[in-house]
Amino acid sequence: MSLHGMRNYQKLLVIVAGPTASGKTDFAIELALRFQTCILSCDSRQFYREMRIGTAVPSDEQLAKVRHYFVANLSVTEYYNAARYETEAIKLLEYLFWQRDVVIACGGSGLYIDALCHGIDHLPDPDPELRKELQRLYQEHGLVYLRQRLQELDEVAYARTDLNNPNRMLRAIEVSLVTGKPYSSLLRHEQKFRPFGILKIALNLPRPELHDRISRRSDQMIRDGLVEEVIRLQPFREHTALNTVGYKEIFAFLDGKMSLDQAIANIKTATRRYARRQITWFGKDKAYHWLSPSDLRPAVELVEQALKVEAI
RNA sequence: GGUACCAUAGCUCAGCAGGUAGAGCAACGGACUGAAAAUCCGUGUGUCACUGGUUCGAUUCCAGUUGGUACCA
Repeated sequence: MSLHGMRNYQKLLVIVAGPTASGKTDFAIELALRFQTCILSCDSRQFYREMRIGTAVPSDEQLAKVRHYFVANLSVTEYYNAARYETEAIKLLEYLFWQRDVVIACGGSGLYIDALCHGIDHLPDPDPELRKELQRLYQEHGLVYLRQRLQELDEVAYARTDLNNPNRMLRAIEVSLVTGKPYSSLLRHEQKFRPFGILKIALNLPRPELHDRISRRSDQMIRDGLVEEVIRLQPFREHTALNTVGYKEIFAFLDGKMSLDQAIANIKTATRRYARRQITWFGKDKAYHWLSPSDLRPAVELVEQALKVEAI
């Protein structure tokens, strides 16, 4: 069996990943209780304390059972990214592993999990003014502008980047302008050293079952007051955090662009597609052990086995 | 019960004056190092309701059957 990144550290980080609505929250809590440890969230939307219903944050009852980190720790007005997460999470883990041998990391944000497991290159944060200005120029002149600009600043990135993807090009342009060096020359893509072993578990279900769970969970969110939550967030809708499945669609409803039923149907569709992208992302990483959310026993065994290897 | 219209992809529908079919959405596959629940790329998945008839050849024309819709009773 493959224990990615595993050496003789006697400390183990257990990743519980998988598509949205696959049952990660309950599964991670059971696992944490079994090993008397805590949970570190890797969910880029559950960070925001004002977004609880639409992001399926663990309930108060669940939060009382197991200590969670990186849940409701930010406001939607705050800027955040995967690099900051890496820095903060690694620092926190240092402290957590001082007291225990196992920590569970649970969430569906692949980029954040990667940042946690092997790091992300250290580059400057975007300058909001510059980003706004580039955004404006893009709106005015379209993709052609971004392509031209990127080609001038970084030919290597120009050759490698998807020239239909404005976000990618914007990012490369931004960094090149801020640093005065081509973006591509700053990327090292190195696997950073981690002083702990990593066991990767991903949950999934047969597609029709996953879709059914997505549908029922979306309906439940509406019953729990998603619309009211989104109304409260209206003043912040321009913030990146609100560019999220479940929120975008309710904004469209509140704007009178569609019926509530239509908005709910759109939420379900967008969630299904999100789940598919997650499955693609995690599927690329061959270190994952794929389990069903009912496979707690096999998961416990995997962890125990990994700990034995660690202890050698 | 009678008359008319309809039946094509998961859904809404186009099309073929006879040469086994295509759009949108959904779905599926993929990319992705600071917006990542974001952003972007790719792929038609089909007993053309059923049974006969005409024809070299029927999803297309004809008849019947079944199901649906509308109107008349």
